[in-house]
Amino acid sequence: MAKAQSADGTVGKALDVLDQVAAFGRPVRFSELLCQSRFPKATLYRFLQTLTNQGMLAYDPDRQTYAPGIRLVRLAHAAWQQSSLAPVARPHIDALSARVGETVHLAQLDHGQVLYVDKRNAAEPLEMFSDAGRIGPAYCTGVGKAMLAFLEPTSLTDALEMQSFHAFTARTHRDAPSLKADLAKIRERGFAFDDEEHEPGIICVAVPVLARSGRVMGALSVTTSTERETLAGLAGLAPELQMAARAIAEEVGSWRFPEEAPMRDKVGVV
Amino acid sequence: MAKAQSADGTVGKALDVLDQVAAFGRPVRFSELLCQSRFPKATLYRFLQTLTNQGMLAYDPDRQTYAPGIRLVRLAHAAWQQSSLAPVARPHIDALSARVGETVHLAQLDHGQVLYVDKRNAAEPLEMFSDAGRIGPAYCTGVGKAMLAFLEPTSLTDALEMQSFHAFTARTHRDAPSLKADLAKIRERGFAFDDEEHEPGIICVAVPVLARSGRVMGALSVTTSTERETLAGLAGLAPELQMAARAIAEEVGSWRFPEEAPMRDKVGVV
DNA sequence: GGAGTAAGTTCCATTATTTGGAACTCAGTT
DNA sequence: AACTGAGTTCCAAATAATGGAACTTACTCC
Repeated sequence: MAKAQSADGTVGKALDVLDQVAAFGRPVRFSELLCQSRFPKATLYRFLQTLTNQGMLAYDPDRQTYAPGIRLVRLAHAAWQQSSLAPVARPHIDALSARVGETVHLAQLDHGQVLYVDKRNAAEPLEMFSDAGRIGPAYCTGVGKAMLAFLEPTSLTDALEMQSFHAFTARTHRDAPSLKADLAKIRERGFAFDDEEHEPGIICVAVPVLARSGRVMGALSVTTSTERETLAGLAGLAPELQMAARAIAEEVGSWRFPEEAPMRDKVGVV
Repeated sequence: MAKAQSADGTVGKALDVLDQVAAFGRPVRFSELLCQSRFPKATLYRFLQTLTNQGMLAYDPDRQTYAPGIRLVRLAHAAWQQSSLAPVARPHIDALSARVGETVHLAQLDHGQVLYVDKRNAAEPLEMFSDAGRIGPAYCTGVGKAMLAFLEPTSLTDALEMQSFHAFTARTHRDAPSLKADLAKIRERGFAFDDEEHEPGIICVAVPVLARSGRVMGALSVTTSTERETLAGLAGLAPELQMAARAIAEEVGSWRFPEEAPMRDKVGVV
């Protein structure tokens, strides 16, 4: 179970291929995948066939390219809805964003990376999939550090191993010790800053959303720019963020799905 | 290749299980899945393990339930971005929605059902995964009928077999012949209406987005209520919708991804 | 225009994986 | 303390995945 990836049988291998296609960020040809792939031609070919058949990939016959398929969008809808966090958090995020007049993010930790699951911008209308599902680094974002700071030691060790410590700006943490020192401070004060560590001019304050058990469920942040605010100013928003996080955690904890929904989700189907 | 589903090997079976979990619409227990499943206990168990391991499912140890996993959200992000249609269409949808002051939908056809991939509401802020990824019936929605009307005969036959003809309202088509007559009219006039066929009081006008080859890529619609508009009024918007659809198709046709993006999509990763 | 090359596809005996009945564990009952 | 049912593990038999090599297009370059 060492390195997580590609352990489980055929299904795991197929999903690796799916990831590989998704990682390209553009429709990709068979041969491009092949030369990157640990599978021989015939095997890779069969996986692509299967995944395409299943709608997990879409094949463009004109351009002979593969891209992630539409079935994923349908499945992600279900994932988003059923994740106890995102739907419950939404009204709180709306309220928070309206009150502070800045962009609010909700993120979760996935494979040591930050995955944004919702976003609200007070001014501009917001985007759909172009934003939810976006991933970012954990070691240099407010939400990322807020979550890392409250992991139990084992998970933290795992997560730290997955950080790349790319120096986005002059203030980005360059190694684990530097990050760990920051995490200790975050744990103490209860909230995290992003002091232009990911993008110059962009600062943010973030708090973890913690289950009653202490488990990290996600993180909330308010983002702004150095032109509009200072870190000290953002710190003033921390109590409000913490209240929202607690309210969300509370609601998630006591939340139950309407029992026995008899599969009438797929509306007009077979 | 007869019934599409569950044909291909182990991977297909695993994805069936994934679908089954997603279809529940709420976190679900092992035993609930088991009694619905065509797989024996041990087999189903192993699939759930594998999928959970892979992040395609999330297991809640407290409640002992499975739900679609967060990895799907990440993958769907890639799917949405790379689908040539949705990202290209977005500015057109924005413009259209602003001009007509009503809700605009963009949908694609998936397994005979309508899958909404984007939405813009002139007034309210829009929703994220809670909306994109939603599915609906094809035989009684504007976008659905607009797409069905322009399928080639074989695909249409396939798609018609997948319609359930549930009578949502008094005006819903109850069978294939009735729907086919409507489709013929739609093909002739070039756009479709939804005349309270899905929900009472809700009407819409829709046009297909057709590739140069004639292939159906998706559909665009403007939705409103009988209180605000009439079908005749909506018909007046058809030319505008058609222009937008043509513009989108044009752009998709000539669209190329920035070549050779060297995998630096996954930002701070291993 | 015909030989050469590279990409994509199919074949099939070998090999490794999946399969599922049955036995086991562990809580919560009676 | 015995019972029940959900969840988990085991292992020999059955099945599906594997990948080297041969084949088919579709271009390209003499």
